[in-house]
Parts: sequence; structure tokens; C-alpha cells
Amino acid sequence: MSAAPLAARVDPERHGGSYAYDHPRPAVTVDCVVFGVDEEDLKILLVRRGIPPFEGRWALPGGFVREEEDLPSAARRELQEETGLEKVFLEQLYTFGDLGRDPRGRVISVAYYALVKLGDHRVRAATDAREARWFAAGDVPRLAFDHDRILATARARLQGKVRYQPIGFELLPPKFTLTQLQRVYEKILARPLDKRNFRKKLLATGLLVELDEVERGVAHRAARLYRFDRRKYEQLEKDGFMFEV
Amino acid sequence: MSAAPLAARVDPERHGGSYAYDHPRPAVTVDCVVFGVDEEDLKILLVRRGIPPFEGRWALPGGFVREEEDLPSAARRELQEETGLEKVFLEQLYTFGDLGRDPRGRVISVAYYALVKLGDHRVRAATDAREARWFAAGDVPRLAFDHDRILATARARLQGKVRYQPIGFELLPPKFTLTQLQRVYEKILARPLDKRNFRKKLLATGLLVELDEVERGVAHRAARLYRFDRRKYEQLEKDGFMFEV
DNA sequence: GATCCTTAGTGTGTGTTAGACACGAAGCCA
DNA sequence: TGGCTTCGTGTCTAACACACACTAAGGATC
Repeated sequence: MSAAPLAARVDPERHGGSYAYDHPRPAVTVDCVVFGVDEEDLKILLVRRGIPPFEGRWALPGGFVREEEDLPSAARRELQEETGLEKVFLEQLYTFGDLGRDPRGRVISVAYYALVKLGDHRVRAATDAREARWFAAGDVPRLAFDHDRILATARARLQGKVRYQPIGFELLPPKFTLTQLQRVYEKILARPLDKRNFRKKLLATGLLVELDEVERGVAHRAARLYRFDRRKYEQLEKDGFMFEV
Repeated sequence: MSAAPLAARVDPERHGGSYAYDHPRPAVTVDCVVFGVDEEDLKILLVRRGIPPFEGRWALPGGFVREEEDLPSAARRELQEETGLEKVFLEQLYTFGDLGRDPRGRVISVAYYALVKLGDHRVRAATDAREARWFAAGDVPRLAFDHDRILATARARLQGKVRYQPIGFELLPPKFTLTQLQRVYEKILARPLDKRNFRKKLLATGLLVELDEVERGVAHRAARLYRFDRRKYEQLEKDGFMFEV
């Protein structure tokens, strides 16, 4: 933290409805990369911009950080406003601050990524009649601003993270079959996994609780349902344990 | 990115020497956690604050981001100004934006961590007669702002990173012995490593080039010198290879 | 109720790797 | 010459990663 004169006044001075500072300030936004998984694909949630710049282009949901909210709150608020999503798993991704990234001026964006259980949430048409839609990960259009880069960063992070942290569960309903779980991993990692080895490894973690229930409404043998033991995970995490897919 | 009215004017309007915006803006700073390793310890570079708030307290080097510089540039500039360090390895760590973190008002800090070869660089007394000093990792005083938290985050990241990315080399001179390298790893991980296994593993990566040179000026058998093959690493990295200590 | 179709669920063998472990060689110094 | 310090090296064992295929269950269809 600098002790330079820049710091002399951090709070704004009011000038008839505007906010004045001794030195120019970048604007700060949050942008969210929202991942979901359905039967077919890894999906990403995008919104269509209703105003310039990049009017009509698809972009990550996000917006300006307000004075009285912290960063994750801003991310959650924007997600709620623009896509109707609430109570998602959310983690900070990276902060993008290149000079040319926003044609309107200096804008620094703190990017987050979110994991969503697709079945749970229905994406509401966003406010402002702006459109919100899921895109298959392999089928994302060119995005506004530097959002292509943010998305690429998020996908790399997701791939890295899924291998040693149990975030796969965040993308599934509370009760799930091992096959569903394997599908999620396969979609994120974009490669097939061996069924027996996958089950062996996941069950060996002790983080899955076998339920007295099976799948319903399928035209074949029904699979057993499991749930994720979050409490146990938090316990193991403290003791510095590792797992790897 | 939002399309809300907030975005209507991103560039400032001038009012006799100050900068005015439609909406209040947080200030944006960068803060750097600088790691070094010497014969005894993992070390962290701190500066003593010359002005309030937290006057006289130790803090991470850092300061406000300027209008015309991107985030890593700001981090490097502040490092240079406050500690004299240049050309260090620098990576973004995390962005801290809690509401109460700076008593002067809303300040969002993008934190970086840096790795320094202690032998190479001499820490200059900072400008402004502010003091800059290395502290042993186990012996850091209470810091200004939320810098304790930033430091803790950086140490956790360093521990995680060193195990699967060859950043240990960034803390050593270009030519080093395997024992020196092992010491670096042991200090970062804060646990002893087996000598034979360590050498086996590191040499197996193929990233170390054995030089025709040995250590000089030691009162015992001289150890062979090695250098890190950065080119080969970048090659292997592209092919998605892994290593682990 | 027989057949078909689809997915569930399960075990072994093999090669690789992690980790424990100790001693002779080299070089400097006194 | 002897002593001190660090260098440099190999093997064994246990655990793990990975490859691999068949029977069981259940609904759908005729």
C-alpha cells in the first residue's frame, strides 16, 4: 500500500451529483463465468448485450461494483439481476486490467466462476429484456470485450481444479448416480474415464454416502443414488488431505 | 459486463484539477508479497509505512494503480519505487475487496506475489526514507490493513504451486547445486525431503542441465552445479506435462 | 411371459512410482 | 596423515495407476 500523495483522499468529494477524486480512477466490474452440465455437454451461461459497446454481442454476465458491496456480493447480485441465478458455488478466478480491454475507458474486471446444477435452476429471461442463454462449451460465439480470454482462463482453471478438489458435486443435484458423476468429470476434462477405476477412486475417498434409493423412471436397471458428504470433506480438508481423479 | 446506466460514462469529467464520475468508484491498488530464500530461511520483504493510516507499521509494498498502466506494470513500478527490486518473477495472487479493509474508504487491492533471488538483488532503502527489510517467514510482525491475510494467502499459494511447477528456480541464482535447490523446497514446504529421492525426481524431469563446473570456496567436497532449462520447460508445458515434488 | 435392449455393478493382474534407507568418495584443513 | 564435512549414489517394498470384460437387473416390446 503506497503512502504517496495519491492516498491523501480516498473518499470522494461531491460536486452536484457526481463524485470527484484527486486522481483518475479505473472503473471496477465483476464478470462471471457460469458453468453447468446437462446430459450432453458442459455449458456456459451468456447474456446478450442490450447497449453499446458490443451491442447485440454475447458476453459474460457482470457489471459494475457498487460502493457498499464487496466483490462476491457484486458478482452474486449481477448474476441474480441478469440471469436469475441464486445460491450458486462461486469462486474468484482472476483480475483482468489491460488498458485496452474496454473501449469506454479504463475498466478493471474481477472475474469469478460459478458452478450451477442445471436441473435446479431455471434461467429467467434477464431484466432489461436482455437475453440469457446456455451455450455448449464447444459452441460459444465470439464474446464482447476480452471475455473470450476470461472464459478460456476459467475453463483451464476448472480443469485443473476438478482433479484435486471435489467440485464436480456442485454441478449435480444432491442425489446422483456414479454414472452421472463420471459424466460430469468426463465433460469437464474432455476425455473418457474408465468406469471401474473411476468408481474405485471416488468411493475410496469416503466422501460419497450410499443412499437406500435408486434412480427412477429409466428404461433399464436403475442405478444406486449417492450424496456428497460435505461435512466429511471439510474435515479432511483441514487435515490437509489430497485426492486426485 | 453490465449494460446498466452506470456504464454510461466511464471516462472522467474534469472539474478544475479533479476527476468526476457519475457514480462513486473504489480506489484500486496493487500489493506485492515478495519471497526470497537465503541460507537460513524463507524470507518476505516488507516496507514500513511513513504516513497514516498505520503509520510506522510494516506492510506489503504496493500502491495505487495509475490510469495509464496495466496491473502487472503497476506492481513492478511500486516494487521498484519502494524496494528497488526489478525484473522479478511476478504472478497475480488474488484480489481483495472487503469493505472495511482500508480505513480511508473503499479500496480494492489486486495482490501479486514475487520470487526473488536474494543474492542477485540488493534491497535499496526505499524512496521517501521509508524502510524496506527482509523478514524471516516465521518472524513477521503484524501488518497494516489486511496484509496479514494477503500474506497468508500467498504462502498457501506458494506451497501449492511449488509442488507442480518449477518455480523453485526463480529463487536461486542461474547456477546452483542440487543441495541448494533442495533447501529451497524444504523451506517453502516447511518439511524435510529425502536427499536421494529428491535428486532422483528432479533429475528425472530432464529440466536440469548438468554443468562442467563445481561449487567454489567451500571447505568440503565441492558440489556439481546445474542450471534450469527454461526452454525445455516451456516446451514440455505446452504438451501438458506434469511433475510433482 | 419370453425376448430384447440398455445400463449397473464388479475384480484381477501388471507395470510404475513413492518412499524408506546407509555408506564410501571427495576435498579441505589442521 | 587424520579428521571433518558434504557429495553422490542404488535397492527393496508397498501402494497405486491403469488396462480390461462379463454377468445382473430391470423396463419395453411383442
